[in-house]
Amino acid sequence: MPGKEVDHEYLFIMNENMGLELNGKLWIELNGTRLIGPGRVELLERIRECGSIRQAAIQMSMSYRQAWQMIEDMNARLDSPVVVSQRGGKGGGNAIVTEKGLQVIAEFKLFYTKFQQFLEKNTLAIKL
Amino acid sequence: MPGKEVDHEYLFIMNENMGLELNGKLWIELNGTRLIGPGRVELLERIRECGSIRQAAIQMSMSYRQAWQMIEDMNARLDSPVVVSQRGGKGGGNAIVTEKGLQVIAEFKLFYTKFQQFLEKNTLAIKL
DNA sequence: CTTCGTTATACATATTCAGGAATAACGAAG
DNA sequence: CTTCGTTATTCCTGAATATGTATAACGAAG
Repeated sequence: MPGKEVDHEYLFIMNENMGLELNGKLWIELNGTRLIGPGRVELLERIRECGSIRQAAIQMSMSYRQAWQMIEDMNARLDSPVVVSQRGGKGGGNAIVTEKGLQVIAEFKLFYTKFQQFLEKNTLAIKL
Repeated sequence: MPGKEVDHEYLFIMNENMGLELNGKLWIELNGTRLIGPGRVELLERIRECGSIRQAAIQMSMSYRQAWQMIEDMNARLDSPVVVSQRGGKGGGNAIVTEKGLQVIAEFKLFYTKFQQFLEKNTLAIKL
């Protein structure tokens, strides 16, 4: 435990840059507008796990509407869909992530882990 | 010039990932909310050059209001101001970037150039 | 004391975005 | 043919955000 015990209390040595950190966002864009980001990748992963857009949305505390629009956007802009779905039938319907969807997940996560490493290794050198 | 001349026209070899690229944003945050990004750094640089918040805002096609709020936010949240200003006098008033402001510029640009290099070297490997 | 350009601030409006509600379509299962 | 849960779609509303307008404060210069 970091800190120095004095009179039954702890005095913590605060970092001079307390609360100050580098952060950022990363995404893949198509024709200048965002196509794939961390949120959409997580959505795809959850759909793959549970086979339902609605359940995936609930898990992420996201409205079904927004989730569906994300999927719809990716499906429409790529040359083949990332998710194929059908309504009716057992369970009321279902959604499955295609091979292309799996590629999207893998490709983005590759860059994203590198990006997170970039953020971790670049810490603020001077006090602001 | 890339391309293959055929019958007095050029057929360009298109990249399979045409229009598809990695992009992102980088910023420094304090207590979980954004403090410094590329826009604010450019604003600081222009203020340093022309000595005026208003003129810097005009150069960036930004409202004076927004520019002033950015400066105000940084001044209020850091322990010393990045810009000191006065109204009245020669030219109507002026604004100068402090030593702390110069540190902010230098520190952010250091990370930002590294980040741009990161984006450039990580190109999409597969076709989506 | 008037003019001038800027800093500083309040107020109102416009635009964008997220979310909820409601409803239709669908097909398996009973 | 009724029930069920999900996909698919539209409409409306409130929040957050960006922008525009107006105006006061200020001090040098003429």
